[in-house]
Amino acid sequence: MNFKRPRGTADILPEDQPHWSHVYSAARKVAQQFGYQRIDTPAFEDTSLFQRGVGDETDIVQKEMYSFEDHGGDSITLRPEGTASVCRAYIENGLHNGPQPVRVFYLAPMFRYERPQAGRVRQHHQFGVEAIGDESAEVDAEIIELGWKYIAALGIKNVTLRLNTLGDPEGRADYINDLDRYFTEHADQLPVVDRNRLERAPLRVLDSKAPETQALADAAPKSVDYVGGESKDHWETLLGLLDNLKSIYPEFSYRIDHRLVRGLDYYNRTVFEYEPLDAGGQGTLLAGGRYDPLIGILGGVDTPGIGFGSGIERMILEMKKQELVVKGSNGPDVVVVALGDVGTAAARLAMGLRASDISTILAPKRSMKAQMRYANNLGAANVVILGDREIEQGVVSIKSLAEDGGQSEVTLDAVSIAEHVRLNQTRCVGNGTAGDR
RNA sequence: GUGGCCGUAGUGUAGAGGUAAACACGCUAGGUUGUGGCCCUGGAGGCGAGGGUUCAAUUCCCUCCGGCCACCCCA
Repeated sequence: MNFKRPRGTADILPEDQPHWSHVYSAARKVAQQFGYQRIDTPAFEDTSLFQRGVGDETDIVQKEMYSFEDHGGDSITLRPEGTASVCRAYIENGLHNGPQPVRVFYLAPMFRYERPQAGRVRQHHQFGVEAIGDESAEVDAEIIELGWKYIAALGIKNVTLRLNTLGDPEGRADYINDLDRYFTEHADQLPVVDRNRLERAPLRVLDSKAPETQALADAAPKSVDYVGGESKDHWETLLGLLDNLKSIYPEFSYRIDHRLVRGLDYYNRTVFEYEPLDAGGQGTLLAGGRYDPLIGILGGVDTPGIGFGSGIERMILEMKKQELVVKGSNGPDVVVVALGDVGTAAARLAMGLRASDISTILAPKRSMKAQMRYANNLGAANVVILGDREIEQGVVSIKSLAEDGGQSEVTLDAVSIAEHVRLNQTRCVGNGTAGDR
């Protein structure tokens, strides 16, 4: 019986790594550009953190968390998302004592017990950002801008922003009442799933996938109409800033979607999602929102916050779908080919070259032809050939594997060889032939 | 969690109730004496797992596992 990886997990093989590094470096670069600093929190937390943060009732807690009891009898949960942990860290480490808002980002695996599909796995990875300690609409716009820059940095096109405002808890009660009444009046037109949803989470009926519900939802009361006062100013300021963003990036577009909601109580005001224009089922690339009540719920002093999370697997899927080319990794500068019985001289030479910062691989002990082929298949820039003859004469043969590569002899001495290899490289770069290496 | 489609070497595909399961790419070894890519010739490697029907199953049936799709949910 062979071992298999657990359901919904993936091996990220060397051939996939270029995509991952591309995404990671874009994320770090964009975060840095906006002044967000990295934070890492544990992969698991007390179960109660997520129960509080997410709400006991939901399916999330009921069936989607990886929870278990550890040897000490504590209930532990593999983190299903990043926000709760970051907020816990903010409270626990007294981050409110520094300049506010605290701007942080994370790149981390998340765990959810789900039925897998493409872009939906049990262990997935997220890039997320949080800005905690500032309730102004400018920060909302900043987060949305950051998300935009991130997607753009990946080269992904044809993405649009959907957004909505959920108002504040006070106004929301009225809204949910009216919404509830509206759908209850039309309950006979709702499919069974949505009638159940109506009882559990009226807001969720809005983003139902059933066509008959969608028609109803379009005419349902809109949360925007229930926001007033500061919340309304906040919303209008945000829209103004987004218009400005649009004037800077012509590709940027947004659409107010009255049916965009969140199932969790702690979200308020701004909610948003980026998705491809031709989005199918698992389409959302990045989703975020404001969660001003959360830190209070978690036991901290009331502190506003906003952030987003974005699944890296989905981004890579989308990049592949859009046929974006990501450069693969380069081969080594040198493969050392050893001929005949040269003892350990070849291995010593490889060490010496690495000591001189030349990336070097020692070819496996095979025929010369096989070693050459090996070097070629690795995409090596040069081979350094070392045999009895070379040792006798105190030289090595260096051959460039470029199309029109030549061969020359250099003193058998790591430093001289390293120098020669570097010269070769600069010459190639000068020619522009190795610009993509 | 519900319903559906699917599961043949590393990858992509072909195949038939019955002796050696095919092809391409990839991997590997050679094509004489120390030179890669192209070409030629070899080699390794497989019917997801378990059970059942049958004289005989990779092929039919069941269960499980896994993938994909839709739903539930989606922090």
